[in-house]
Amino acid sequence: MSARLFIGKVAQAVGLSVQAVRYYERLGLLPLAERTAGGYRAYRPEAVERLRFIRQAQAAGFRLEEIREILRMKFAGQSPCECVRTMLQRKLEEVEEQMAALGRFRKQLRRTLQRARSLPRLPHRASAICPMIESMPTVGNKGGKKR
Amino acid sequence: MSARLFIGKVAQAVGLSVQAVRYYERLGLLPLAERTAGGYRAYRPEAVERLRFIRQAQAAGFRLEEIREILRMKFAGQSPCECVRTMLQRKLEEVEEQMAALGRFRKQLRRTLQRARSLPRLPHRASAICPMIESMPTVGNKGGKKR
DNA sequence: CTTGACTCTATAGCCAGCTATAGGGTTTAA
DNA sequence: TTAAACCCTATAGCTGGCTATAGAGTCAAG
Repeated sequence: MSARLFIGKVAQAVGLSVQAVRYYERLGLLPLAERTAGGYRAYRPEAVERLRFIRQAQAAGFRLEEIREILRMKFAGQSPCECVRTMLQRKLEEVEEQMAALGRFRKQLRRTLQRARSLPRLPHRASAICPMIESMPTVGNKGGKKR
Repeated sequence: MSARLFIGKVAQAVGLSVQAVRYYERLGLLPLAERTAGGYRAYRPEAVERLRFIRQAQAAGFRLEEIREILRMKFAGQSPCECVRTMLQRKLEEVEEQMAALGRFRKQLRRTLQRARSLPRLPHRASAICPMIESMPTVGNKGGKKR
């Protein structure tokens, strides 16, 4: 008994694509499922729980790699909670930073748009390509990547 | 006369890598440079201005494809300003949206962390993997991607 | 003329989280 | 026993903005 589910059912139950489920398995987020004689993955219902957890954690802003770590801890018999708390805290800080950066960027866009009204309309043969953009201060690479 | 610059100098002058400059050329952001007999790109000093403009526009939140459009307009003899204004406006709206989404996410993280203090410390053999995460409402995919 | 710094093209790889495709095999109800 | 619906692996592609590598050629100073 203990009905086994094929991957399609499992995926459907959590709202993922079949490929996504296989992808998670490849990344080590799911334990290797048993297989039928024909090679089909045969999941126990708990797999659905696990996938739901993954979705939750993603929604909480964790990347798949982080989620794998959390799951590994659990699997190793540790309670991941303390660690998760720390991670959530860090995540919160990141969000704060992002918001601050976005806020700065917004301010700049607003000012540029403001100024646009008082700028020369179309100085067609002016040397500038677009004074609106050219008058913006260069912010240090908004994407936050290294350079 | 009218000193020509090789790509290394140009790149250095704007703080880009040589490959990035070539990449921009491939994308159509830079006009094809003249070449020496040996095949080296020989840039006029204006190229530096152009690259600086690209950097500015990037800092303003434009993607390279959008910048190419702006430059194409200029090249076609139109003043891109009106269009740029519209684009900046839209960019501003996008930023507002992103900020709102981040704000919602932050609120959730805070509440989760709050609740964490009143949650069972380490119910080691509990069925849950991590109640902290599991108690979070599933937000509709913060990344904003389709699914 | 040598040497070292520079440049060329073409191609592959990175990040993250998948999706899409090709070319097959399995399951299960009718 | 067929046929639809499902599954398998492996590989390539997507997004955007690059970086890295290989293997070869060029430039300019001494």
